[in-house]
Amino acid sequence: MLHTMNDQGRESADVLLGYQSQKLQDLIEEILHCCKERTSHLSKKFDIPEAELRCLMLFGEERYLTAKGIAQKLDVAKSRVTKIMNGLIRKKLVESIDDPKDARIKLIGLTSQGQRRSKELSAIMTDLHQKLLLEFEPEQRKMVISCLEVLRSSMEAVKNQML
Amino acid sequence: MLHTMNDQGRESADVLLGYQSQKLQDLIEEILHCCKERTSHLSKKFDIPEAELRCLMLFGEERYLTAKGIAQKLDVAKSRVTKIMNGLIRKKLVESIDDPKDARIKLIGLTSQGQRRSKELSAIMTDLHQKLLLEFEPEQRKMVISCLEVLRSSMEAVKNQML
DNA sequence: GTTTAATGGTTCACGATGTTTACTTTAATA
DNA sequence: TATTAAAGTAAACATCGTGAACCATTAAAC
Repeated sequence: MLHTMNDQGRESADVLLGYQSQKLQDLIEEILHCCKERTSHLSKKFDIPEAELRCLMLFGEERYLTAKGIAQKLDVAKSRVTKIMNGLIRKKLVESIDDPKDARIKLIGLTSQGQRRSKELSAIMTDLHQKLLLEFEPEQRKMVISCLEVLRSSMEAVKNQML
Repeated sequence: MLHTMNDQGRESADVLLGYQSQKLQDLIEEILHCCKERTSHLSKKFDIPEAELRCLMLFGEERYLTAKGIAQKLDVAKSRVTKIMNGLIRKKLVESIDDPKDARIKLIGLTSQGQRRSKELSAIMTDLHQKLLLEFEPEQRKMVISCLEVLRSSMEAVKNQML
């Protein structure tokens, strides 16, 4: 025999790792695809572009946001935010007032119609994720979440390690 | 006391579910964001648009693909594929020949340069996912994968249930 | 066997997402 | 006060994507 037990063990571990990483890659891709479909479905259902929907959901707690703050939360350039806001203002879902303390700043807030939309949207989202959780047994739910937590941290770690 | 024990139990279970579903939503969003960053990083590194990279990675096993097949795999309209192919052909990463059996069909294959790129890319991807797995203990890896498997099926289930 | 689908691709017009650069206005600071 | 920094906007550009009209070619129906 050419291989010692150790070599064989290491080799089969490598094969396993390769198999698992392929599986992981496929799974992540499928999950990504599913999320994309969900987003585009909601966008059509509400007849509002995805970026504007994403923006609507930022007003969870805070009454007012600034363009800069929105840009940071959405992780886009601030010029992009201007255009998104134009869309939302045209649809009367959002309105902007001048900051009384600083004339450079515009405070952006939901209109009452915007609030309705926003609540509607977040209700759908939490409902959706609850249904997702209910597909698991109660004991499994904690596990799923901790799994994803580790996965997320690992992804961050690997990302930083990549640069 | 207003509530019986059962009511209290049910209520606290609901609270837990609400908390968990919020957590799940956040986690998925963060993971999504991480993946998006990764994709855009690779696109810049290779100096190839994301859609073209995605296309390059389709040539895993098969020697030739058709525009229609690519459209299905990428889940885009076929007119989109034409444009992606134009980009890849201009970069000499791909070339198309006429199907000898059916003059309507163009067979699309990687050039040798395209093969290099494609292999390079998939090497990076598997390396990345292996690193991801290595962040877990060996016993945990199976668990992560099965977790994601259930998650994916659940997402499909919930999606279908939504329409 | 000619007419009639259906199929595979391309093109064009459009809209959405996003970046970069340059430019205003206003605020802070040296 | 003159300069610099910050917030927002506007214009030019690139990418991603769809839908409809269109051309060839092949397959099906009569």
